[in-house]
Amino acid sequence: MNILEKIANELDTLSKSERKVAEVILSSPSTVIHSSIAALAKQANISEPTVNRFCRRLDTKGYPDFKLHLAQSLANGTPYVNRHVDENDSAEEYTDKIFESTMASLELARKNLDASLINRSVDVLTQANKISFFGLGASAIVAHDAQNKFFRFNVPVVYFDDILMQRMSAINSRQGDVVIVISHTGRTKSLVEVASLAKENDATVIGITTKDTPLAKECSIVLSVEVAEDTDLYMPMSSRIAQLALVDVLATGFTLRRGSKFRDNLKKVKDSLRSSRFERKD
Amino acid sequence: MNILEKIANELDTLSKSERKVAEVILSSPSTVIHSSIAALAKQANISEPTVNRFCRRLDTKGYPDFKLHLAQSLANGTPYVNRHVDENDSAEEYTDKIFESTMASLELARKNLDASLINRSVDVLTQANKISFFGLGASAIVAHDAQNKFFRFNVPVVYFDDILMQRMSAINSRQGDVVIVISHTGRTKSLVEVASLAKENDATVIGITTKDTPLAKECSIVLSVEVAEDTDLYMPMSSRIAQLALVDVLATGFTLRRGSKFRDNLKKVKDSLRSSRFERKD
DNA sequence: AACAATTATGAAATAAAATTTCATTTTTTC
DNA sequence: GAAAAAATGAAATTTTATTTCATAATTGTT
Repeated sequence: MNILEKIANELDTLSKSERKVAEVILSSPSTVIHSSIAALAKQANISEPTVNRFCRRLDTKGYPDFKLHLAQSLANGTPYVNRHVDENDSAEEYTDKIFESTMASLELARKNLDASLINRSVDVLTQANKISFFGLGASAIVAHDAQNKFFRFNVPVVYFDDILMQRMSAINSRQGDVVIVISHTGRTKSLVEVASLAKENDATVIGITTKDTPLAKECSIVLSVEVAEDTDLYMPMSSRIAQLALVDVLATGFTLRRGSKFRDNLKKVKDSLRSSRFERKD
Repeated sequence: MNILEKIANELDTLSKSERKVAEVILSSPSTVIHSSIAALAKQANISEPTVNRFCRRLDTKGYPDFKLHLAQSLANGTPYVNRHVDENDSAEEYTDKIFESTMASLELARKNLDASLINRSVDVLTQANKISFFGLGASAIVAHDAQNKFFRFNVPVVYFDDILMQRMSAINSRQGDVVIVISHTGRTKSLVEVASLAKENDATVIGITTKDTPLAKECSIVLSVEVAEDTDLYMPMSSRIAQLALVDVLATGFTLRRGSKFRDNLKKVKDSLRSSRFERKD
């Protein structure tokens, strides 16, 4: 956790003198990482032991260790922590903010992914007779992308972003089929029904969604993609990017599992696209 | 600059003993930030002054200062430097690698984006009579996503992932129309032709592609998305994620430019989706 | 309000860590 | 292969951080 936030949070747990230290640090953290304990004590008008006690209260080993933590927090720029787009942002500002929050989502999603579930999903996928990807709205793009990827593997794969087609396809599914339902909210009624139908018809249902949601309940395997709440109006659905990365992971796992012969084949597909392109001159 | 890279770069400028220090540091940097100069010296089987000299050679003030730099480099992940998926990777390993390289691509793309071009693109988009997004293969997903986003803004927007439809649409374009062509390679013949047709018919052509490519040459504005070469067979096309983030940026810029009344409207669209969802219980 | 108990604080002492100095060793150059 | 240059580490010094302990401030109790 970012130590600057931690200082800000614990500000009221601190004693009067310690708070002085905290204030000096918060007001110019980048100066502090180049100050000795004596310099900081003087700046805050308190004694050196107080600085030391302050550091320990923040669960660091001492002053040098505290500086290390501080340096790390500063290295991250500030990014992560919700940097929402503001009405008066310049192009440069909102560009940076969007890229940063997208990266933050990926980081969060990665931390919360369960590798063993990925493994099980890959197991199931490699043994599937047919793979279907279903999503609506923003998640339709993810399903579309997934189809694109798995299509190259030369396995029967379909994707639908239409409720009726999804239903029909779900009803016709059978044992050995894998249905992957994608929804950020996990609360889209029609998709929950589709998942339920697929399940009733003995398909294995994998959900790329948020855990503990109606949709998650219908799934055999839930690959939960944690993303910070997008309370912000301007905030783009970064959940979909985390979902796409997850699809990449599944596709990669699939390729690895299928072994080297299979991968040669994949290379051929790649090469076959060459003729549709202009040559490179380098 | 990242001090770990710097150490790696200057490895051959260093003396024999200093190189020993460098090797110990590179092999487990995270241990070093918690070691004293004495501990590190012992680990590398050299004396403390040597460590000190090593630090100064890297343009730091001394050992503590060096540790600060090191801590900052570590805070930024370490990931970056090409971590390709390997045949024998566990699910956890390839998951981490994919997420990390995706984030690295985003970081790289962000650094290379030109905010003034974003600004001009947003200018053009806000004044467009009609917006078309064209992409093929993996880039079709990006075009699809873009349509989804801009559709909510209640502007005339279409997307095609079919060559014929793209051609027809391009031929029918006129002054005031904006065509956004998306291609990672910038060398897909049919898309270059489509861009050229659109241009001939007075549409403004914005390219989300790599600069200095045949496609880039046909565009009025090139939003170049730099991504590390994906030399790796397993490497997923992280370019498309950078492209998606860029679409987010354009959409955000669009929203901001259109002013507050417009944003109220956007919120209504969001709310209108509510009835199609299961209620939250929290 | 007066007192005891608790907590906070800093001066001084101590300990730890980093740096400098300088003599010795190793390497390079001619 | 000798002289010069560079590299290295032992020991001394300096700087920095931490601990100890006495004092001061605060809090709670009657």
